[in-house]
Amino acid sequence: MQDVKAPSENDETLVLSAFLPYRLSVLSNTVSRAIADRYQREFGLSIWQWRIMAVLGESESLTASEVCARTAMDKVAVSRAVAGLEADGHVRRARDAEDGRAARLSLSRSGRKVYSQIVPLALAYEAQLRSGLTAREMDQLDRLLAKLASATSPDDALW
Amino acid sequence: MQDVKAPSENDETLVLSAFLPYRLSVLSNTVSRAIADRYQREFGLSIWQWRIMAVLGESESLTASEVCARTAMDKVAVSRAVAGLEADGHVRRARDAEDGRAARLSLSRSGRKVYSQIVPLALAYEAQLRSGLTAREMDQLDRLLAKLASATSPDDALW
DNA sequence: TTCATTTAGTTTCATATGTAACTAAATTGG
DNA sequence: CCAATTTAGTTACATATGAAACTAAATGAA
Repeated sequence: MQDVKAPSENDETLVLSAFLPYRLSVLSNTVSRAIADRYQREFGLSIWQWRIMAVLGESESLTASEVCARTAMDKVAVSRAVAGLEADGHVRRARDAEDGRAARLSLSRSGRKVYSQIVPLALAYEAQLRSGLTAREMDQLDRLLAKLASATSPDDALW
Repeated sequence: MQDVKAPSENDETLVLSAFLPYRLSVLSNTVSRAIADRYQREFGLSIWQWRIMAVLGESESLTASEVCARTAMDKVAVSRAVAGLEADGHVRRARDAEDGRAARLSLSRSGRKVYSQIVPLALAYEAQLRSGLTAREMDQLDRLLAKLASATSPDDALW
């Protein structure tokens, strides 16, 4: 009978390497870093700029607020990233006819071109990331992430 | 027969909200933010400081390099966070007898006290995060995260 | 109307972070 | 033993980020 140390924590101790928030953070940062480096190098885009292009690629046009809502970015980050995208000619800004404060943002021709180049890369990276998983595991992953997300979202003040 | 839109992307299109790197990033940031706010408010600790305390709590003492290896932080971040912890009296620094460049870091009495207060909070938060999951799902999650991590780690230059 | 409040988005400022340069000690080759 | 190189950790600088203040337009109440 051996006195084997448990591989993950029980209620008494905390092992950082097994701690879910830590593992999520390290994983997410590694992934984001890999993507950021490549998009920066090949397209001169930050992660934030790419996120915005991604949602603009899904719609005809969006206001900055709509971009905020769809990218989980705050309005300052959106403002800055859009300024860069506009300067690079990837995004056009048009005054909104109905609301003089808002701007309608859309991909320019050049933006669409970059977008169409990045999408396959992004999907390939995602595929590589999931490549060790069976179809079943991919479904599980999607479900589990959704559950975790819902465990954080509304009211994280209770603990 | 309906023409239902698929909930996640196929090989042609990219839907940001279903894109794994995006979902990981949003989830991880939400979690980290919640933790960071609380530890800052209640203990005056940054996430990085807390991470260091967490690994120091697991050992008698560590050098800064060892802390780097165990926290996935770079040496500059460790240096800065340790400076703060030392200033607050939570961490002691002792010259390493064998290597005059290295410092042996350990939790002070005050550091141990803070540590013992945080650990239950951290575990409670993790429990809340996992609360929607069955025991089986928790195991799956651990396995899936490990697989994803291994899909990123060594050679993310190939895609 | 007209004044007060809200909303969209930008700018400012203070802080955080990453990269590169640096200091000091240890190691290695001769 | 001594110079050259590597390693541990810190400092400096440039950039990124977040919070709060701000501008301008829209809404709402009187």
